[in-house]
This record gives sequence, structure tokens and C-alpha cells, in this order.
Amino acid sequence: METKQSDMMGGLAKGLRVIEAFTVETPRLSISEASAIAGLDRATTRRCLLTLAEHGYCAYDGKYFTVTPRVLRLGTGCLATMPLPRIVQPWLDALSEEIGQSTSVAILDEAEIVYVARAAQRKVMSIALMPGSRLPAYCTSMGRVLLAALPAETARNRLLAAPLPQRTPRTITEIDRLMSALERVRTEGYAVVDEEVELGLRSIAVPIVNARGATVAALNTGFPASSETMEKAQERFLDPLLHVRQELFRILN
Amino acid sequence: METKQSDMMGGLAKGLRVIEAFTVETPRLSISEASAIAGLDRATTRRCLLTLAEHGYCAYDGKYFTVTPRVLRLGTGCLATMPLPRIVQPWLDALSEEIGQSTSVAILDEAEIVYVARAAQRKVMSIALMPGSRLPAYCTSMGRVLLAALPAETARNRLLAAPLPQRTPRTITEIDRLMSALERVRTEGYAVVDEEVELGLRSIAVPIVNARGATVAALNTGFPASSETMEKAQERFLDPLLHVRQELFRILN
DNA sequence: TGTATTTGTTGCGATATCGCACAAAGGAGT
DNA sequence: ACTCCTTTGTGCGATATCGCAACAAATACA
Repeated sequence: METKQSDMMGGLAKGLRVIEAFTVETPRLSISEASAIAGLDRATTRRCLLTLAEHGYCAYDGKYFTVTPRVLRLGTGCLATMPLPRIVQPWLDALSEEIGQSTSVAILDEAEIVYVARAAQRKVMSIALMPGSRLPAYCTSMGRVLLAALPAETARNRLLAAPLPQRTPRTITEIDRLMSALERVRTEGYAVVDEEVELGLRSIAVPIVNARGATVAALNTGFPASSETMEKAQERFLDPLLHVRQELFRILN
Repeated sequence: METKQSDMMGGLAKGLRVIEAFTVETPRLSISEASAIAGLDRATTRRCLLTLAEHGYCAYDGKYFTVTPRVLRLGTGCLATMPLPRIVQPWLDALSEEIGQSTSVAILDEAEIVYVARAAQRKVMSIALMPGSRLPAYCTSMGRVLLAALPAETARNRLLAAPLPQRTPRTITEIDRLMSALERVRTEGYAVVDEEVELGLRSIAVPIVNARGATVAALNTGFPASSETMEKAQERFLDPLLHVRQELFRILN
């Protein structure tokens, strides 16, 4: 079934690459810029952009293209599709209330985690997180939990294919140390990350497992780093997290 | 520049229609179902779906297709692109805290509003709202504010092109009454909706205006219907909303 | 069980796409 | 003004797409 050349539509694949060229760093693109980012011929890129504009996915001022809210229809089909956010939200709210910290649920997309639900408390992080937000998996507690659920070789390949910037002095960036961390997550059943994403931010994550035993998402809490040792923090937060994990396990199919 | 047939890519437009066939009501689609929804030939739909699957936007179990988190990359490019959510979030949080109710910011896409930021308090609505969520414009306070900012004829055309279901006994569905409501929003500068979306839910919205005087978004608060008259509720909530509107006006460019 | 209907797949020809090459149009610097 | 350089726009031929139609396989129904 794979790679049946005759059943592939080049134009569609190219158009999607062009849409993905629009990021937070490059929200406005000329034809040349878009073609450079997407790695396509300028003529082709131009035709993609004009098609997107014609159908309302892009706005065109004669020089620059920008994506419109219409493209959200493409993506939110997925988020809206998922029953998970709706199911977990009440537990997230209750857990957040109980432990007095922000809690979130995320899934994995390649080497990134995607937030699908969140109960925010105080603001610890400099960046605002919301459903749909993405963070790299290698340096986040939920990312470690989700990568640990994959076969080791798959996880390694994904990490090797992604950039692993040293976001803070404590960020682990060596592939072997990351793989060891994943191994530890597998045996302990949870992941702890101490100021590897951002200075001042700690987090603990546990897997959300469905009835078939597959890890479908991760649940975490993020809290400010303090003089308290990570072990002490773990004592406070791990049990409530595991309890919600257990409740969700009972419910998910 | 418009409708240059030679510069249009049919395959891309078709593929996007197929992606949009996946909604919350139809999250899993067979080839035939997708082709019926998208209005395309089965063969073409199949080639679109196989292409999407090949590139990771869909999962295929041999019978049904589902969209994967990867499609979120298409949409969140837009949300991430927008500076608005980041800018308004702190005000939203503060406002929500001050008045003790949920607050949101939304933009307009055709005849639907799209939530771009939200500070949730208690749960009034049966449906969970999050950034990217959509509601029809005709029966929501933010929708009325955003439609009112358009030329009357444009607003009328959008309303005529969209379904206007009677969601509750109080929902206004007649085009002329809706247009009068918009006119009133224009003169008063805010919109009030009383249990037209859902029984038990009231809301008040004000426009968010940029330096050029254009309405770029709407800000609202939703609160439970009670024995309190709508006028009393307005007294409590309108001033804080208008105050935030003013603050945002100072900041936006 | 047999028959009718729907669904998935494939061959094929008319038609559209796409990338090259080149022309035209701006912009920066002199 | 000029050149130089970048960017946008456009014929055109090789190649790929797409919708029809036909067929196979699965499912529904009697």
C-alpha cells in the first residue's frame, strides 16, 4: 500500500508544504521567500499561493502573503475531533485546583509535543501555552513520557532528526543521555524535568494509557523551581498525578 | 489577478476540501464518505487521502481515515502567527479575575467566530471552548460585534449564506431582526446576547479596535443567566469590558 | 442462499500541472 | 541616467493528474 507513486498527488503535498512555511517567525512571505522555505520552484510556489488565496486560506496584498483564520479550519478539525480534551478537562481542572499548579495534557507529533488541554494557574513560563501550542519533546517532561512509550530505536531516530538546542544550562542535549533518561522513565513510570525548558520551571509528567495499554497522551504539572528539592516536590505532586492517571485509565474505553 | 485559471492548482484545492471533511461529527471517514462530503470523485478522494496519509496528515487503518496531530501544524501557523493572543492574554486573565467570569477574545471567519484567547472561570457552557474553537456569529455576542463592524451588505450576505438554526427559544433567526440587532450594536458600541446560544448562558461583547480604527477582534464575557435582569448584569460587566477595550486600544500599534 | 447495492481499486485518455528558461519589472547603489 | 541584482510573471513541452467507466470485493437485504 505504501508509496504507490500513481496514487500520490504532488500538487497537494506541495501546497501543504507552502502552508507550513508560514510560522511565527515568518508570518508574511513573498513568493520567493515561500519558495525558498518550502524548497519548491518559484513558479509552483506562486501557483500554490494564488490557489490558497483564491480559496480564502491566504491574503495577498500584491507583494506579501499571510495566512487567514480559514486555515484554522484545517487544523481544528483534528483538535475538535479528539474526544480526549473534553474527557480530561474536568480532571485537569480538579487536579490543578488540588495541587495549586498548572496542569496540561499533550500528545506527540514527531519530535514535538502538542498541548491538547490545559488548566492554567499562575504564570510560570514566559511563553503562553494553549491547546495547539508546541514544545520540543526532548526537554519536556511530557515529551520524555511520550518518547519513552515508543520503541527505543524510533525514539532515537526522532531525536536525531530534530534540533536539540541547549535551552538552559541544565538542558540535556546528548543523545545517549537522553536515551538513558527515557529508559529511566520506562522503569519509573514518570518523567521529571528540572529547568531544562526554561530557567525557573520544573515539571513532572505521567503517561495516559488506554485500555489496550497504549500510551495515548501525557499528563503533567509545571511548577516554579524553588529552594525545595525536586524530591520534595515529587512527593507533593506525583501521587495526585498518578491518581488522575488511574482515573483516566478506568474511563478510556 | 483574480481567477486566472492557469494559475490554479486543482489538486491542492481538492485536498483541502478533503481535510475539511473531517469534523467533530465525522472524525473517521471511509473513502466513499469523504468523497460524498467533499463532493469529489471517489478516485480523486482516495488519491487525496493516500497522499495525506503518506505525508503524515492522516492515519489509515485499511478502512477508515482519521486526521493526525500533524494537521495542527497547518492551522497553528496562523494562531501562532497572530500577536493578538499573546497581547490580550494578561488582560483577559486580570479581567476574568476581576469580574469572576470567563472572558474570551475571538475573530471572524466568514459567518463564524474563532476563539483566539480565553480565560476560563467556572463552566457555564456545555461545550468546552478553547483557542481555535468556532461558534456561529449570528447568535453570539462577539459574532454580533464583529459582523457589525462590516458594511451592512457584507454582513447580510454572510448571514444569508450561513445556516441560522434556532438553538434556543430565544435565538433570533430572522435576517431583518439580526440586521436590526447589528445596527443597534453599531450605535451602542457593544452587543448583548441573552440565552440565544444555549439556555442559561448570557454574554456581553465589545469590539477590539486598532490604531487605524478597524475592528480586529471582539472581547466578551459569558456568565450564567440568573434572576438578575440583563440590565443589572450589564451594569456589572460592561464597564470592566470597556476599560480593557480602552487599554488594548492604547497598546495595539 | 442468491441478488442488489455499496465501496474500493485500476486503466486510460483528455486535460492540467510543473519546472525550466526567459522576459519584464522593480530597487539599490553609483 | 546607468548597471547590477533580485523578484515576479509567463510560454511551453514533458509529465502527472483526474474523472469516467469498468471491474472486483465487500456488505446489505430478502
